[in-house]
Amino acid sequence: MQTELNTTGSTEVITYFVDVILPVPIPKLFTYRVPLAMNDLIQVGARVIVQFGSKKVLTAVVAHIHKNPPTNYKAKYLLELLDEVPMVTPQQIEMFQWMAGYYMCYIGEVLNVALPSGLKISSQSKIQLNPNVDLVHADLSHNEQRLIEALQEAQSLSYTEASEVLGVRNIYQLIKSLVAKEIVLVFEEIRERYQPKKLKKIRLCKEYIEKQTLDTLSKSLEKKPKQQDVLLNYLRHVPVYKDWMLNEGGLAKSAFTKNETLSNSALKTLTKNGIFEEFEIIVSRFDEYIPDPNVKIELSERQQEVSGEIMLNFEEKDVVLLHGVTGSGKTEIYIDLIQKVFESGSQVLFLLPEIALTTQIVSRLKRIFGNQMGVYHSKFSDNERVEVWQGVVSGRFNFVVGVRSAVFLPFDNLGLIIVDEEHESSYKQYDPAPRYHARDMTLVIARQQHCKVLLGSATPSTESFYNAKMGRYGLVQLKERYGSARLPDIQLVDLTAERKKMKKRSIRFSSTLVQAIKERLHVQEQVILFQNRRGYSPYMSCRACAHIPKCENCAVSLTYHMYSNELRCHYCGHIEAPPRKCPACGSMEIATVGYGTEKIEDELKVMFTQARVQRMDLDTTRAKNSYQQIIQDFENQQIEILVGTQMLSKGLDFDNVSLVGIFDADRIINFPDFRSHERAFQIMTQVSGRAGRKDKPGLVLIQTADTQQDVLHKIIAGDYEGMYRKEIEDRQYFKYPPFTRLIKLTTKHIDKGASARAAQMLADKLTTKLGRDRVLGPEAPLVEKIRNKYLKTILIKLEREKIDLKAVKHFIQEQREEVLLSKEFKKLQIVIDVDPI
DNA sequence: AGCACGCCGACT
DNA sequence: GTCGGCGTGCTC
Repeated sequence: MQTELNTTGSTEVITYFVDVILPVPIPKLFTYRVPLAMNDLIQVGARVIVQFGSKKVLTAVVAHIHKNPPTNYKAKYLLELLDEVPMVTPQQIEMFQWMAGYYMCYIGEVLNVALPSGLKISSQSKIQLNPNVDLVHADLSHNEQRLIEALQEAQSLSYTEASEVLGVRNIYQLIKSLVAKEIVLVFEEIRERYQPKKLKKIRLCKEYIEKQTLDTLSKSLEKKPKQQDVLLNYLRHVPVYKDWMLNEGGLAKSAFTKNETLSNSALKTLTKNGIFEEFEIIVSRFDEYIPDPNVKIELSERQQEVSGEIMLNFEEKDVVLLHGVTGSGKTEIYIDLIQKVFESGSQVLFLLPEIALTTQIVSRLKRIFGNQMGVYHSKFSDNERVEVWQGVVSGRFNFVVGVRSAVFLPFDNLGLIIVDEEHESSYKQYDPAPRYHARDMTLVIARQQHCKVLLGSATPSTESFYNAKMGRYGLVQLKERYGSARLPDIQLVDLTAERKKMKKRSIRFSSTLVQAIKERLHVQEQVILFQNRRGYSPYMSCRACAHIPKCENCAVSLTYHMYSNELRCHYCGHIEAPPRKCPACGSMEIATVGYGTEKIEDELKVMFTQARVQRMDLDTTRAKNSYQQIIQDFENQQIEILVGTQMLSKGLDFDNVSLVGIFDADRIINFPDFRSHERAFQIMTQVSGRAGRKDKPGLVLIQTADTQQDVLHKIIAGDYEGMYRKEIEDRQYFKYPPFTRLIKLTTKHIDKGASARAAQMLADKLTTKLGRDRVLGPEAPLVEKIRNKYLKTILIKLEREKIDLKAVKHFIQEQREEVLLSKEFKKLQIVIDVDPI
């Protein structure tokens, strides 16, 4: 914003106001007054610090700058301007607004999720004891006494901490009274979260950098061998003799402290005597990485063709769906396209699902793009995320590989967005709001920035494939595997038949599977076993009375985890010890029922004592590098059998895997949800794709109790389009996406009846205007109670045509507000999920 | 979401 | 009377 000139040419003092987005769930912007000193510096997208309410201090983002003073209140001043170069682009602000509207949430919630927390500063009210106060003569209540004791222990406490310590809900009165007595002081603690990484360095003080003075210095140290050592070592690394300018950059201090032959105390003395000086520089958290010029991407003829086809499609369509079977070499095509766009000077965003990102593909891209590429991922620390964000602003990173949340990065010149595994449900955020779908957001961003989007998948979502079929997206297909690799041979193993033959009630390891594993181990090939359920067994059950231990907060059975000997709730994280006798009838016979990855692993170890078995699921990959480690061990063939959940299916290429076993296909297929067949096809096809790379044909064994299942035969035949046709028929008949849009409303309340009544009331209100056909429910979800709250869901189905979506959303929001305001439902929550998965 | 204010019942 | 609980309304 420039200082404006009036007609006479003299500068006029203009007062500006800004509307800012605050990271709070309030449906509006707030207007602040710009201090004159900031007039020339304030810009849309800059972060500012403002006081909000009587004491809170928050980071906000400038959305508009104008000259209209508010009419019915007095605007507060901005306290501080954090960015001279805005951290948020004007286009992003537009995008935030769009998102809040589409996903029916507040813009503050969008901001909250968009910015890495390191870019948000906020204050917290804290209390501490007044040091100049005489406690002995104070007249104190019991709770006041307790709070003071707590403060003597802890120095300072936040309000919430204080209320937790005392177990008192309403802490404000108590604090207020103590403040009045001047025993306690309230202060605001501001947390600046982002810390640049600093490197301690040393260099010679200026007086010594000339050859002459350096010689004198060297001589004077002759009697002090340790110090001379340090000096000589420094000069070896930094040849000041040759070029005194080199001294400026100095040498990392750690070079001395790590080297055991050099004396640290000698360096200290030299520093004390003013010969060396210490200084700090801010360094990047990301290693310098020079691209390896020897890494060339060689496209096969077919891949080149496909790459060309995609480019051709982009001439007419903004979005292209690349449907390429697993192992068809989509990655090379991506890299080729990225290089082309990258060289043209535009930015590129490459999205991958969460779990795929930590692996092979990133290191491969690194070898090609080096440190021009940023990586944005949830396992990175917040500081690292801030640096990627800043890197995008500064132009350091014109290419970012990232997960879902990377769609929030401040790009302003995107040329291409690639969404790999576009069908992946992890692109949809569930909690907290905004409940956005990153793949869908890329389409919005593309429209804004006039860039192209490439969606890639071996098993596209029905929605995307439909869009391609209807001509909205370009469609490019790649049906052969890369090189000599062949599609795996997929076979069904009939569990029902085997059960009858073996006269057993249930079977997990069919003899066919066991035999196949044996054979592979014998020829030193590797095996992957897929069980989409972690833990040891999904529940425990009393043999005498059939009692099942349930979570005390949620309406689900507790999963038994053997390695930690715990019963765990997978919904709220509650943990308890497994009972030794039945809490209902006292029987000592409590059995684990059903299989999770842990139990599979366990049984494998018993069956194949020679084999090295490793499990890969959420529980074994929590640490930052554990995932990487397991993959590496498997690649290096230090593991023969890898058992795991869905995690196994993404973005991994192994050369020596010749057998994949799939447990519990029936559970995946029969999951009560309209997407279950599509999902079953996707998961099993993806997992099957792990078998038989390079020139080894792979075998996939799917164990099922129902060998007649249509989906299974589509999987065997690799008939994606067959699956799609059946699916799209069903979707049309039952009015599901892509023929309709869905909005899911969930009521949550500690009281079961209240939740149900609120849901009913909401459904009734919605039905009045939307009609019976468009409002489904209320219904109890699969898990009726989570974290002590009872849930009911309502599903709204809106046809795609002739519906004013904005108006309908507005109406829904209104009805929601009305229900929330009614006296009956005090602590009710109503969660809105647009395009639920 | 916080946080303040104000009303009301339950105790010293 | 006042302490603590809770409902209501505002935040530029």
